[in-house]
Amino acid sequence: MLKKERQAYILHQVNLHNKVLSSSLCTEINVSEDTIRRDLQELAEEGKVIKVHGGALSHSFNEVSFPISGVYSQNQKRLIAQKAISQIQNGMFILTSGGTTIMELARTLPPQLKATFISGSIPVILEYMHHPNIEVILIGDKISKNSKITVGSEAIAKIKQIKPDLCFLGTNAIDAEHGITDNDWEVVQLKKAMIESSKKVICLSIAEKINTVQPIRVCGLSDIDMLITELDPGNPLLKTFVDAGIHVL
Amino acid sequence: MLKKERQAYILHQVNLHNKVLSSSLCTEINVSEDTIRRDLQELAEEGKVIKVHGGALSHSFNEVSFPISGVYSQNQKRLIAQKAISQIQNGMFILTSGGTTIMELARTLPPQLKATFISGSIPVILEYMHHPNIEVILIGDKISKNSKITVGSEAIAKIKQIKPDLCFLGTNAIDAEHGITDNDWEVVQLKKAMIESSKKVICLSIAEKINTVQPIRVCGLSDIDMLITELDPGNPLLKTFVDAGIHVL
DNA sequence: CCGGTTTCTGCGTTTTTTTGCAGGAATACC
DNA sequence: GGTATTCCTGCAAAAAAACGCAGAAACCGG
Repeated sequence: MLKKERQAYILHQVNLHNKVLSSSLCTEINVSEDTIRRDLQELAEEGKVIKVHGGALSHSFNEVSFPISGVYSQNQKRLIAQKAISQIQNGMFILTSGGTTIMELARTLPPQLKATFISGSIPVILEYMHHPNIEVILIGDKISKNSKITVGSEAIAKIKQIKPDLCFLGTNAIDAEHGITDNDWEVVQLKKAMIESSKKVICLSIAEKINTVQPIRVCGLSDIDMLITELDPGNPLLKTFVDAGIHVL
Repeated sequence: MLKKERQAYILHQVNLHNKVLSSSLCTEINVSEDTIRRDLQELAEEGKVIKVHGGALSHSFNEVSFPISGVYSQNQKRLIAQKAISQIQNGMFILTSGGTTIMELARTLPPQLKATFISGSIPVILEYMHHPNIEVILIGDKISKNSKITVGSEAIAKIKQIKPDLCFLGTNAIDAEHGITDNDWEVVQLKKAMIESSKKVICLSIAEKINTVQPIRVCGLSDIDMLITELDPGNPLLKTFVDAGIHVL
């Protein structure tokens, strides 16, 4: 096999699978590992692959894992935020959890909107406070420094006292079988109370979190009224949720 | 699995869920915990994640701070804060109001101090949250955007339920004849409740505010246990307060 | 066709990287 | 204050890379 031919094959494999292992290549092409290494080195010098210990990666692979500025997947989250805002009407009482998706929602709220927002998340509350026309109700209790949210029985009791029109829930993981799950016990308690109190529960989730599971269960799909993702509602990934009777936006 | 690949996966998980546990990662990827730790360490050195005991956090969600540029009379306030800190002992429950003097106090707290701080002021709470060893209890209710503090009957009711060891009161105006006065009706209601609940009330005030009066009365001098200013306790300006039986520091 | 040169390839050795493990130290949690 | 994780350090084994070298193939000018 010619050298050029070999390198073309390697390049093809890299672009196809986003990664190659020197060990597997040398058995595939039946050459020594040194030869593969030399080929990878040449291709790396030409900038066609990224050489790493044990093989090589495609260039696109590395771009994905470099979130350059600010919030991860900000564009998707902004799209979700805009869809969510379409559900808000003037005068509503809206309960929200914490998380970066909700942050994006808070930042995106139109200035003329008049509504009352309730939350226990400090970063989210800060965003709400910047808005000219919305009332902000803060749920008080002990602050969890990790999640920057108030947690505890007082907070839960307070949530149970209110009956908001909407509840926006930022999700950590949602799955057709296991419903919404999370990894922080205290946060889960809060979310349960929020779901119970609210007339309508809207779940915000980026597509990546769909069909992922975390250790602690928040609620089943039947407790959710609406699911908002950055995807088109007709996307096959969302079919199970539509079938479960959830309004997908 | 390649090392880069693994790190990309970890980074992905961190950005997706805002946090990861070393223990769960090592079972997911099937490598030893040491490897995960080393990966997290590398990623942390590159500034891509924030390494913490037991795992790592996303960088994006973790920066909450209030712009506090150009605080008025910061040096005097720092002196006041240091005097105030001398009154704090480990394990105390401490209720504080809002205001820039209290902010300075919050910022000056020694890192090893273990105590519980209670407040309804958002900027002050943010400062408390940065401290490693103090518990933070947030008083919830409607947020006043002007004073960035929670106000209302719920907040007052909550204050009345607690019995803190100390109450640090940032003052707007204090006068030998009229006692403490303020200009925000809602804030005054809160401060009244705070004074009533607390075993010991310590009033922090820069000298400029001494012998000034605001429209709404908070309390008389007899309700105050201690007054802290940046002045020497023997200063003639403070004599009337000493005469009134207040411990001046 | 032929000798000389260059390029390519494979092999053995050395060096580096990576990974897991054991212990003691540090830290968090109760 | 005591227990249980978690962390760090050094170390050793395995994998991979780098290096030098030699044989083989290709190339080239005469």
